[in-house]
Amino acid sequence: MSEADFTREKIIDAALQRFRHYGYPKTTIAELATDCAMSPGNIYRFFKGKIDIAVEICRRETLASVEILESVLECPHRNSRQRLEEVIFADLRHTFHMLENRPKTLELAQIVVADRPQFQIESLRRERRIFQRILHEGVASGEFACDSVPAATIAIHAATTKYRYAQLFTNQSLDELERELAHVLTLIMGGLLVTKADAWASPTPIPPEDESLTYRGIA
Amino acid sequence: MSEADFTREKIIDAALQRFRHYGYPKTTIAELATDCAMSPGNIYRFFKGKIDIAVEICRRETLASVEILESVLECPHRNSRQRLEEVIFADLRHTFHMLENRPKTLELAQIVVADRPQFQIESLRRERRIFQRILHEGVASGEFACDSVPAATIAIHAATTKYRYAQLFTNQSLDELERELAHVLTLIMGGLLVTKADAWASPTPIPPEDESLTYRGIA
DNA sequence: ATGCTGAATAATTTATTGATTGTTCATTTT
DNA sequence: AAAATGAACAATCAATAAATTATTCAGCAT
Repeated sequence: MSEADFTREKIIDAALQRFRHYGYPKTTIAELATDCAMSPGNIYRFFKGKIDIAVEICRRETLASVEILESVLECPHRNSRQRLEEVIFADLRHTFHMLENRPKTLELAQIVVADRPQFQIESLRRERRIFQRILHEGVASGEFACDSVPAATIAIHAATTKYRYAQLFTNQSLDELERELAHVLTLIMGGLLVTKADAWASPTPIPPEDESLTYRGIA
Repeated sequence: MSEADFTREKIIDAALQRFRHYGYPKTTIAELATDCAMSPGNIYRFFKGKIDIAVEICRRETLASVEILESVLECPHRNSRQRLEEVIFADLRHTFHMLENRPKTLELAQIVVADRPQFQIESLRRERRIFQRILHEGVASGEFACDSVPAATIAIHAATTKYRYAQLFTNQSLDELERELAHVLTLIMGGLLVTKADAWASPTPIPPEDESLTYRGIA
């Protein structure tokens, strides 16, 4: 890592701490500069503006989220249905805990999205790509059947909208949301599985939360 | 209608006009009083406070919305599936047009919900009741199959969350949203219909917008 | 009594000012 | 030359004052 890269990291790290504790608006460039033992002006050799620091932090956050979901994929599973369901459950839990334990992260994301609408679009696209991969596998293995994998991906993603940042829509508990999501997934699976009987035969298990993977120390 | 009721209506009517044109915050009780040729104080004999006028207007708005959806039910339809799909499409279109043509209505609803969270819960419940009625019919006629009608109702309602006040989530066009919703409904129907083949056999028709029913003069 | 008024008051909103902050860039340091 | 500075400037925010508004209620009219 070059000297410049190292300095950049130092700035990001300082911003991360401050944004978390005090929030984006209450953090000043002068403070970040002090934290990094440099002048305010020098920050601008590494970032075009204050908002760009936030963008970079959020970008990393979403990449980390995608990685968490991908790590769920790597676990041994019986079939594509399970993969899909567990990824969606993981998504619900991850965003739920995020909002519960790190409200500043949401604030930051909202500030970034307000200025860079494209950011949200790309984050959602990255998430959908995971869904799409599972669907492809499921179709290839003959477990799923659908006209068009991209269309089905979009449909599943849309139908589970409520379970991303659920607290923005409702004040249901995580438990309630999980039970509800299980029903939604059962419905969806009916439209996806080759044999309809399967949808009811192997009822959606609500997988136990795997604390080793994700939220250790956050709560 | 009693004299008092008539006066109450006059106030609501004046508020309706003003809220639409200038919005809730920019409308003063004094203005409403002038519109109704009465003193500000007299308004308070009919409403406990300014917010209560807004609540009443929103309550009527949601009742009207429910009636629109119910009128869709009264049209001749081939089956329960069609009923359900057309109601959900009507919902999407109704809320979409609302946000497009009457942004102040959304503002008003948000103000009301901020003060009376219960209001939203009850509005959603009323909407779900329509879904539930269709599901009951479908199950009775042997067209639908599901463990629990209430659970399936909640699941369908949740899966179509994105299509109520869609502009709050995305800036997709109504056309795009309708195409997407069609896919979502196909998926859902797979989980609902007795014969899975049916889900693909009779593809979801995107019903033509029935302008005679709903939006005349709003656009 | 009952219905209503309108001035008084408390609460909220808006306008204003001053202070703070983001950003730039001529200058200095390395 | 490259890296960094910090004073200067414009944009934004916070605090306060001024104005407006929601709400009440003692009293007037019917």
